[in-house]
Amino acid sequence: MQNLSHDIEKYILDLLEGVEDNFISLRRKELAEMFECVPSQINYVLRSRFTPEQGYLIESRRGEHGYIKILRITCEKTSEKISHINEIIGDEITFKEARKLLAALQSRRMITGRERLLIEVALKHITDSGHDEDTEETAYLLRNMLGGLMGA
Amino acid sequence: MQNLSHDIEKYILDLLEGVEDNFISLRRKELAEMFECVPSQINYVLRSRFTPEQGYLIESRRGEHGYIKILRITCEKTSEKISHINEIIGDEITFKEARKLLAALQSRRMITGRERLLIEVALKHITDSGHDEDTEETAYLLRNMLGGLMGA
DNA sequence: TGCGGTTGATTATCACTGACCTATAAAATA
DNA sequence: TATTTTATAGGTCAGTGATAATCAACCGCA
Repeated sequence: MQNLSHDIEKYILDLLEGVEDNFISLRRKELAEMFECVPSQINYVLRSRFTPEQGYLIESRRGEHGYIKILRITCEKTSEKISHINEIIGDEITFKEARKLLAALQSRRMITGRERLLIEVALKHITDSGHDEDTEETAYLLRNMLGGLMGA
Repeated sequence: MQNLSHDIEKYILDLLEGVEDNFISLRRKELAEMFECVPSQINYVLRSRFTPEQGYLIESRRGEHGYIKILRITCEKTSEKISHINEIIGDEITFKEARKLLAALQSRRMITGRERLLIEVALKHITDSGHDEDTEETAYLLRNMLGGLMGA
């Protein structure tokens, strides 16, 4: 027995394992009742463990028939790929180096041309907004974006 | 079984699927009778699910021979897509609004789940890095990213 | 002793309803 | 024919109940 948040995370992960479409719908209230906790605890778990950076998207509706939908973007376990990429990126990376990496990833079919474009636009935004190139922030964002894609 | 609004939405969507011209005409009263609800329920569904932001335009006429016409916007040319999206985004957009737009774009098959995730991570990066939410910068980056995609 | 975890009061949003409002066309009337 | 009346359609808005989100305060362990 770890803790409540961990158990809820595990439960959601198990649910996601068992479906085809890479998404599940659930009721916040019901889940809270199941774990005998306040509903806001569910939000905490989602906020801390099912972020876009971790490869998940959350959709929800309030009111009658409200729900929370959790989408997993990638399913394959590729922790090796991730750590490999993170190793390459490191704590700092220039825009130029980043572009090289992205080109390599595309040629290996790990990302599409469109995805590469999106990442480059985002990285360029950072580079353009600061006076000097912020290689740390670039590395941070790149890790987050690629990590989300590969499924941390 | 979801809920009434969802069923009505589904029905309208099905109707739209089955026509050539990307629009349908219907009677509010008849539809309300079909679903055994008050007529204003139809307005609610249209207002909440068939907005321009979601790619639809509504025309209507009151009085005898009244009708409601639902038009699905399809942007053939890339320049149309881009200007349409730019119009929706405008000069400022909140992270929340952006997420809604991205969900709508994905449901219209204009972006993939992975692409949506990448954009959300990038937008989240902006939101997180400032003290206050910078709706102008969010709009700027979002226009750049989506504009790039539509052109690709 | 700082940070993740936990809690519950408050706030925001969604689905739905119904009373009242506005617009239109056809029929009635002058 | 021109005007008024009537029937019939859709529009608006605020209220209610059911959810979910947020936020700030507290807890507890390494």
